[in-house]
Amino acid sequence: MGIVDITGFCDRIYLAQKCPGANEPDSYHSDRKGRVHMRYNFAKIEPKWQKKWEEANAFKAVDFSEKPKFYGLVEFPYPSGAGMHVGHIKAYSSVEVISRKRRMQGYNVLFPIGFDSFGLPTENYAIKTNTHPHIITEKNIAHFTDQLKSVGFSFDWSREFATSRPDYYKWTQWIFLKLFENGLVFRAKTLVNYCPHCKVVLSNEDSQGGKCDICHSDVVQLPKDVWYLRITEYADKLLDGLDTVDYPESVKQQEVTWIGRSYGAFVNFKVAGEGVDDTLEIYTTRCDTLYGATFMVVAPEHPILDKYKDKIANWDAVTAYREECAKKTEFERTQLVKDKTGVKIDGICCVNPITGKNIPIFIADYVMMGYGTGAIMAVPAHDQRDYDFAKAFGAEIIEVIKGGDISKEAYTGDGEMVNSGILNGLTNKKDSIAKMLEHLEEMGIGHKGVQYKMKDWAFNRQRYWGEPIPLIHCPQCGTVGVPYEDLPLELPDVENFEPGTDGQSPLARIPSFVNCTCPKCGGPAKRETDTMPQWAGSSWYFLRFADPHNDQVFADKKKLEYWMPVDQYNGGMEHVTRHMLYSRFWHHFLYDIGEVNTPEPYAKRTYQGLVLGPDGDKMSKSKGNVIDPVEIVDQYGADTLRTYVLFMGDYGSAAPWSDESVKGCKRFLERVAGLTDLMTAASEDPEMESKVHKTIKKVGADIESMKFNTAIAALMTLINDFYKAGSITKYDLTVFIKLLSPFAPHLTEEIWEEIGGNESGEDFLTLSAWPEYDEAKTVDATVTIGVQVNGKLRGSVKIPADCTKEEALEAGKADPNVQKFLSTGTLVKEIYVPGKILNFVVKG
RNA sequence: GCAGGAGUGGCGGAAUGGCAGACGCAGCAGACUCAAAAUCUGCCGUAGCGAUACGUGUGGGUUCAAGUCCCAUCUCCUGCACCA
Repeated sequence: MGIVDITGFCDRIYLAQKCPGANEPDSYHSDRKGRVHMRYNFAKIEPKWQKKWEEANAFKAVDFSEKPKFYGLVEFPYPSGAGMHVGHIKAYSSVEVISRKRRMQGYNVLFPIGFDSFGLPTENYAIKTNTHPHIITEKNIAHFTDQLKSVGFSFDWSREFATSRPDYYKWTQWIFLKLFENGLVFRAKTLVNYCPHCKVVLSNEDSQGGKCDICHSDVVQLPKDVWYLRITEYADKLLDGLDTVDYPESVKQQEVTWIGRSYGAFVNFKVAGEGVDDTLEIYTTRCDTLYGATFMVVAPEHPILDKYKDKIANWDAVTAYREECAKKTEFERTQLVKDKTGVKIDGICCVNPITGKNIPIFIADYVMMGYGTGAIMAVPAHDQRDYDFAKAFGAEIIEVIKGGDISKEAYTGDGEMVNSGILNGLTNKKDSIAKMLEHLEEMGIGHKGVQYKMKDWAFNRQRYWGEPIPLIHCPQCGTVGVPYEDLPLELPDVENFEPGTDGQSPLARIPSFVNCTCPKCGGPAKRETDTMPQWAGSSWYFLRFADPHNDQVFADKKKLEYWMPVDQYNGGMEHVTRHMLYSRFWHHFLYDIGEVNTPEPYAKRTYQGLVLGPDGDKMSKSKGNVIDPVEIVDQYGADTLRTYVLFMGDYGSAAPWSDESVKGCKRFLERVAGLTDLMTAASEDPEMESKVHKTIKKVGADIESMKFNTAIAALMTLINDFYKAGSITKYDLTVFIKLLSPFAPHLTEEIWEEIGGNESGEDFLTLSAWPEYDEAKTVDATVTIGVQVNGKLRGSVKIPADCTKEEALEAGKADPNVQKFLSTGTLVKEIYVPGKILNFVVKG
C-alpha cells in the first residue's frame, strides 16, 4: 500500500523476468509520476483479518448485554454438495452490512448462522454414492463453513448448529409433540399431491404450480392416508399478524393471496329423487344471487355420487367422466383453462330452497373437491364459469342483478336486485347478502362461513433423511406420542436409504425401530416410520440461535425474551408462501402455549433480487452461466465480491452478473488502498469537510433503507473528490474507511492498522464507533441553482443559500442568456424555490 | 382473470414535484510505453459546426415546473389462478 521507490521497475513482464513473484497479486505497478505502489494484496490481508477477528471472538453475541440488541437473520443454507452460490453472498451481504454498522453504533448484535441439513438432495446423493447422508452432510457443512468464512461474514460461529443433528432435532420433535398434544396433528385419507419421481407426498406449498418443488416433475393427485398439521386453524392469526409486522407489501400480498380467506355462506339444498331424502351443502360468497341459481355442480370426487349410485340413471356416463378427470394431472386440470366439460346427472336433482324449483345437478371438473364443500350452486347470469357451462349444456340463465347484458356474458358487477323476491330493489351487495343470510338462517338451511384456499400441511414424508415423527401406533391406545424423556427419537442407521416401492419409508424395513412398546399400556406397538418434511427444522431455528447449546429446553425463556423478535430477516421471495408461513404458524402456536413472548417471530422482512447469469438468464448448471463465488474471492478478493453484489443494482431487483463491473469494484478498492499515499498533515478544507459530512449522512441513511448501491456510489464520489484534491487528512481517511468497513471490512481494517487508527484503544475498526455527522456541515453556504424561463433551463447562478428572493431573482436576471429569453415577452410570474430553482414566466 | 412490481443512454442503474442520466461498466481521445497491459487525464443521451431542438413505453391531463401526481393504454417480470 505504501510507496516503494523502485522507479523504473514498472513493467510487469520485465518484473516477471527479474523478480520472482511479480505476477502475484502483490506485485508492483507504477503511476504516471513513476511511483510504484504495492498492489492491493487481498490474498494476504483477508485471511489475516479473518483469523484475528476469530481469535478475538469479535462477533460474539452477548446474552443479556446492557447494550441495545439487534438480531439480524439470514435464511440459513441447505449445505448442498455444490457449495456456495453467489445468491447466498447477495442474500447474506445485506444483513451483514447492517449488522456490522449496528456493532459500530454500539449494539449487541446477534448475526448467527447454521445449516438446514435434512432433505432430499443429500439423500438422493447418498443413494447414488452409497454413502451415509450423515457423512455427506457433515462434509458439506465443513465445506460451506470454509467458504462462508472466506467471505468474511461476521457470523457468531459459536452458535452454529445443523437441523440434522440429534441435539437439534430433539427439539423439533418436542415441538411436534406439543402440536400433537394440542390437537393440531391429525391423520386423514384425502387426495394429496404426490411426486412419482421423488416418491413422496408433498404439501400444497411444496407443489406450487402443480410441480414438485424438488425435482420439478408433474405432481399427481392420489388418495392417501397422511399426517396433517392443522395450519388452517391459524389462518386468521397468520393474516391478522401481517398488520403488526414490517414486511414489504409484495410479501404481505403473497401471503394474503396464498391463505385466500373468503367470507360467504353455507347453504343446504334439498336433494330430490325417488326415495331420496337428503341435502347437498354448498359454499357461496354470493348467497344473494340464490334466486338465479338454476343448476348445481359437484366435483367429480364428490361422495354424493357414490351414495346415490343406484338412483343415478346414467351411472356409466358419470363413471366414464370421473375416470377421465382422475387421469388428468393437477396441471392439466387447472392450468389449461379450456371449454367446460361435465355430465348431467339423471335420476336425482336439487330443489332451489327459495324458488322451490327443481334444478339439475351436474358433475364437472371446474368444481374442486378441495375447496368449500366440493359442490356449488351455479348462478350463470353472474358468474362467468357458470355462464360458460350453462351455454355449453343449455341450462337456464336468470338475471338477478341489473347492469349487464346477460345475452353476451355473465355480469359480475353491482346493481339493483331483480327477479329476487325479498331482495328486489336492493342496490347494495352488502345489504342483499346480509338480508339473504338472515333469511336462510331463519329457514334453518344456511349459515355464515369462512373458507381458505390454504390447505392443512401434509407433514409426513416416506423418506429416510428427515426427523423421525415421534408417534407410536398402539392397537389398544391408538396413536400415542413418544414420551418427552425419550427424545430425541434418533434416526436409526440403515443399509439402504431407498424409499420402498410400496410407498413406505426406509425406516419401515427396520424391525428394531418399528417394534416398540406402547408408553401408555406397555403392550406391543409399532412406530410411525415416516419422517418430517424439509421445512420442519427451519420452522423454529431462529429461536435456537438464542440458546443453541441448551439440552434442557429448546431455548431458555429469558434468552428468548432478550433476543426475540428477529429485528430483520432477509431472504428470498420463493420462501414467502412456504417457510415464512410455516415458521410463523409454529411461532404463533408456541406463543399460544406460552413458550415464546411474541406472536410474530420476525419484526421486519426484506428480500434480495436474484443474481442472474451474465447472459441475463437465471443461473443454472444446464445453461452453464453459473458464477462460483469462491472463484471470485480467489481472483478479486472477498471485499470486491461483497462490494459488487451490493453495488450491482437495486437490492430487491434481479440483475445480471457482469465480470467487467466486478473489475470496476476491484478498481475502486485499489483506489481506496492508494488513499494512504495522499495523506497529508494539511488542515481541513471546509468544502471537503462538507462533502465528508454529507457522505456520512447519505451512507448511513442508504444502508438503513437497503439502498446499498447508492451508498457505495456516494463513497466512490467522495474518493474521486479526494483524488481530485490530491490529498486527504487522516481524519477524513478514518471516516472514509469506517463508512466502507461494513462492505469491505478486510481492506479497511488493514488501512486502519497502517495509519495507526487503533491508538484510541479499540481493537478493530469494525468494532470502532460509526462516524457522526454535523447537520450544519451538510448544508452549503452557497448554492448553484438552475435558472429557467418558462420551465426551460437557460442558465445557472451561484448565490448564497440564505439570500432573499429579491437577491436571487436579481442574480437570475443578470445572466445574459436568461436576459435574452426574458426579452421575448413580458414577465408575468417569478418563482424562487431556495436551493432548488428559479423560474421566470414570460408571455409574449 | 386477480394481486404485486417494473418500463429512463450501448449496459447495470441514479434522481424529498425543481438543472434527467449520480455512480459504475463499456466506448472514444490523450499521457506514460518500442509496444501492449495496468495506471492517469479528458470526452461520452440523440440531431446539429453552433445557438438550439428533441428526449424517461404510448396518448391525454394537472402544474410556473412532471421520470415523479391524475386518467387511459401497451409491454414485461413475480406470485396466485375454473377458489364458487
